[in-house]
Amino acid sequence: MKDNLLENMNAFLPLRDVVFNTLRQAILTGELKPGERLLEIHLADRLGVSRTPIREAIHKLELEGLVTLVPRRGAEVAQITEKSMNDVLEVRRTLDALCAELACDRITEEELNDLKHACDNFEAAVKTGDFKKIAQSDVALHDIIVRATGNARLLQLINNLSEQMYRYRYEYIKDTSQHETLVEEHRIIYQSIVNKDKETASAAAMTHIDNQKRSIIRKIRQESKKTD
Amino acid sequence: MKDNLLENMNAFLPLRDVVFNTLRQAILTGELKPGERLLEIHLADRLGVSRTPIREAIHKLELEGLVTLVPRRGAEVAQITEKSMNDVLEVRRTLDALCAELACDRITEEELNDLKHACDNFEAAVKTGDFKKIAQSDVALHDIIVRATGNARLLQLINNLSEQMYRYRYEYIKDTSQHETLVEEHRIIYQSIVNKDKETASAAAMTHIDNQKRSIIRKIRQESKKTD
DNA sequence: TGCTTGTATTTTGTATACAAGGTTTTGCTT
DNA sequence: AAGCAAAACCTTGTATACAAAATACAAGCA
Repeated sequence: MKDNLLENMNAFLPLRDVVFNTLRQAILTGELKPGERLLEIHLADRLGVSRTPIREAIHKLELEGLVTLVPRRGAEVAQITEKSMNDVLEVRRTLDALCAELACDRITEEELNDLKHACDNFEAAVKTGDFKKIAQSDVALHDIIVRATGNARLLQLINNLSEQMYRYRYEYIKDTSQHETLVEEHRIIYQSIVNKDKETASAAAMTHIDNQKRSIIRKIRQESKKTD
Repeated sequence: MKDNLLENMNAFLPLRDVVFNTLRQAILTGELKPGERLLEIHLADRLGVSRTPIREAIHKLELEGLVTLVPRRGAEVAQITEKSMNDVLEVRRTLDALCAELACDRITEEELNDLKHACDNFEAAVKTGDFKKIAQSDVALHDIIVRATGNARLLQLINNLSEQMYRYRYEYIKDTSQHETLVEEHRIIYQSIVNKDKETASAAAMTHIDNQKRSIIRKIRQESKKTD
C-alpha cells in the first residue's frame, strides 16, 4: 500500500502536522502495533516526505505519550501495560468527575440542549449496533460536557488521556452487554447536570469510567497472556 | 552576555534537550518575557548551535504550553492571562487533592519519613527567609507526595501544570505574611497522610492551592494594569 | 565452543542549503 | 499627501548532507 501523503492531504497544514495525524491514526487503530520501531527513513519513504517532518511528528507523538523515544536509538510505538492504563484511568476518573461538577455550574442552556441531543444520539446509535457510530456519538457527548466547563486546559488534558483509551475503545464498545448500562449512565449524568446536582453528576462520571476500565483491563490481560 | 552552550552543558544530553532546558529556564525565570518572539536564527547564534535543535526545543516547549506557535510566523513566549492561570489552577487543585488521597493509601514508611524531613526542611527554609531555599524545599516536599502515588502519568501532568505556576512562584513566596500558613498547611497534609485520613488530606491540598492562587492572581492583575 | 574485539552498517543527531510564504518598505499613481 | 502595488527582505518549512553513536556481525583467541 502506497499512500503518498501529498494526495490525501489536508492540503494546507504543515507537513509535520499531516504526518503527525497520519501516524497518530495508525497507532490508535492498531495499524502500528505497540513496540513496533519507527524508523525515520522508512516512514519518510513510505509517506513521500523527508526525514524532517517525520522527526517533528514523532517528537510530538512522544509528548502525547503514544511513542517512546530513546536517545540515539530511535522511537517505537508506546507499549500499553496494565499499569500505564491504570495510571491513565485513575487521572481520567478524577478529571471527568471535575468536568461534571464544573458543568453543573457553568453549562449554558444551549449546551444543555446539545447534551440532550447527544444523549438521544448515543441511544439511537446503540440501537443500530454500529460500533463506529456508537464510538463517535460517545465522544461527541463527552466533548460537550468538557467544553461546557470552559476550561481550555482541562479540555486539552482530557483529550490527551482519552487518546490512550481510544487504543482500546472497540473493546468496551464491542461488549454489547454493557450498552444499556452506558445509555443509563449517560442519562444519569445528563439529568444530574440539569438538576445542578454535583454529587450525583461526579459520582456517575466516575462510575462511567470504572465500568469502561473493567473491559479495557480485561482486554489488556488477554493480550499479555497471548505474548507469554 | 554570551553563553555558548557547549561549555556549561551538561555534556551528554542531546543538544535539543540542552536548548530546551535553557529556554525553559529563561521563560520560567522571566528572562524571556511573555509575548517575546523567538526567532530561530537569533537563538541559534546566541546559543552557538544550528537551527535544528532550536526548532525541536521550541516545538517541545509549545507542547508544554510555555510557547505559542503560529504556522509560518514563528513562536513567542506564551502569554499568561488570568483566565489561563485559573484554568491551570482549577485542574491542579483537583489533581493535588487526588495525590493526597492516593498517598494515604500507597505511601511507604520510607517515603513517609522523607516527607517528615521535607516538612522540617521547609520550615527551616522559611526561618532563614531565603526565597530560593523556600522554593526548592517546597517543590521537594510536593514531589515526594506525588511520587508516593506511584502514578507516573499523574506525576507528569502535575509537573507540567506546576511549570505554569513557577512563572509566578516568587510572588507567593515573597509574600512573607503567608509563610506561617504554608508551614501549617504542610503540617496538616503530612499529619493527615500519616493518619490515612483522606478527607482532611485532600481538603488541605485544595486549600493549599487556593491560598497560592490568591497571590498569583493578585500579581497577574497588577501586571495587566501596568500594560493598560 | 564461547567470548572478546574490531569493523561494517545502520540509524539518529546536527548543520546547512534551498523553497515558499509573510512582512515591510519603497516608489508610483492619483 | 494618501493609498496601493510591487519588490526586497525576513522567517519559517522542508530536504539533504555530513558526523557521531549504536548495533550487528565476523574473525581471532582462549
